[in-house]
Amino acid sequence: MSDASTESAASSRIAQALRDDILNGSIAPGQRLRQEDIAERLGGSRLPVREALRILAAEGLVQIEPNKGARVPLLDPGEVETLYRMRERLEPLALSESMANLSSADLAEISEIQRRIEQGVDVTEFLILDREFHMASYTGCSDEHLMLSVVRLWNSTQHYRRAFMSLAGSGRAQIVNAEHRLLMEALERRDTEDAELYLLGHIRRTRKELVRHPEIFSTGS
Amino acid sequence: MSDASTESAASSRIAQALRDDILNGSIAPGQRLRQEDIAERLGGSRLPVREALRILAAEGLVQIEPNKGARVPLLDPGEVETLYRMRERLEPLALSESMANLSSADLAEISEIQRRIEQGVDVTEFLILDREFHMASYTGCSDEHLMLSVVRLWNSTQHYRRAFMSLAGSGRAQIVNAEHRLLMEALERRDTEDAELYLLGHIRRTRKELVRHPEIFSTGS
DNA sequence: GTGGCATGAATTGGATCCAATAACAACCTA
DNA sequence: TAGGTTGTTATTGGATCCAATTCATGCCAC
Repeated sequence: MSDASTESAASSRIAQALRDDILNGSIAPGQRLRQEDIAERLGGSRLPVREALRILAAEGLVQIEPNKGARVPLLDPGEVETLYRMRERLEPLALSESMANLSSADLAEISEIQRRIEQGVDVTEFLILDREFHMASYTGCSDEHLMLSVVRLWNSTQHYRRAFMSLAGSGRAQIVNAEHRLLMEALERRDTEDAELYLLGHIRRTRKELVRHPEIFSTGS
Repeated sequence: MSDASTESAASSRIAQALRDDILNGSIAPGQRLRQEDIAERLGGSRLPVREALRILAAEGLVQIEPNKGARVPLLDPGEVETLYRMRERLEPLALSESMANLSSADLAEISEIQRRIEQGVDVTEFLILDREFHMASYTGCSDEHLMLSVVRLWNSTQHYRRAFMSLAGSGRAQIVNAEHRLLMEALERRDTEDAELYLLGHIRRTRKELVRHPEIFSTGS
């Protein structure tokens, strides 16, 4: 997670704090981010806050409008669907680039994460572990550009994934576990082709479920 | 080009000037960008320069290191190859999203651009027109995230495309023209499947040619 | 002569102050 | 009473100044 954008101190620290707040839902889509408030809340002046907002804008976590400030993007169903279609194309590539470099320790790590998911977890925990599961499978992909794009896609869709999980509950847990297990098994067989296919199916099915629940996109505020 | 990152004035203006300089090769990969120099050269203080550098960093045109400043990324062959693999996956998606919204006027525009390419142009002109050709084919894609990613990929690889064209000369022009014509014909037939396939082949062939010329990546300075 | 260390200059990061733009509200007019 | 207009306030954008970090140069010791 600590990529090249690890700034010296204030900018990076503020960006990280805001990133956490946005990803865990403390700051909802559509909500405005006033520079002075953030500066006061997290310490420092408005300048590093501005830099932090730029960093987050680059990650797709906020959008900056000329003289109107920054706000967390509020996406419509079509945008989220396209983001998922992008995931369907890019993540199998990341997985294929990762495959050759995955050590048995990495595979064990992935397996351990999946074990914890199957132990039964609440929504918040599932979101964290599911993300860890997939990111762990991309550990072997050393390309920064590709991984940055993948992280961007996860960041931009995080809120809608949580909204979906919150209403769908754990009913879909069995399907996800089955897909994860198929993916893991392909990874252990070192079968890139199968792994890509399972991953594609996993993301595509999620996309189709998401677009069937437009109520996720109604502004909760 | 005037996307949501159209800042009020100084930041946007400086970013645009730097973007042009980087894309047309005036600023080479590896070259360092000192804030004070830019501020002095383009007018304004160092602050909007810092913002501009953040904007460009988001587009992949510069990379910012903590206390060392900004520089134009110097990519190795492996990175460029991965960027092209990303293009192979994302641009057919952009094309498919665009297809349904392409008007006959758009098709005429594309055809006109290709006509100018075939009239015979120098390397600089070809790079501009080739980019216009592909971007015109994505006109119907209204998704900002997807198009931003596509533009990022083009930006990041622009220098190496120019380096390749400069040494390969116009010998490959016939192949490119044939590929472009096949793509255009598929677009006119409204055949998304064929169009995606031709585009994939076009990008993939270019990637393979690029990686066969490692001399492109030797630091020219 | 070479390696390490310290001191200097150069450059980036941050804070405060001022200007410009936009949102908001109250008021006036039709 | 409704709509437009104008004035005020709040928030963002930009400039200047100061601190911290880094890089380079030169010196000294071995």
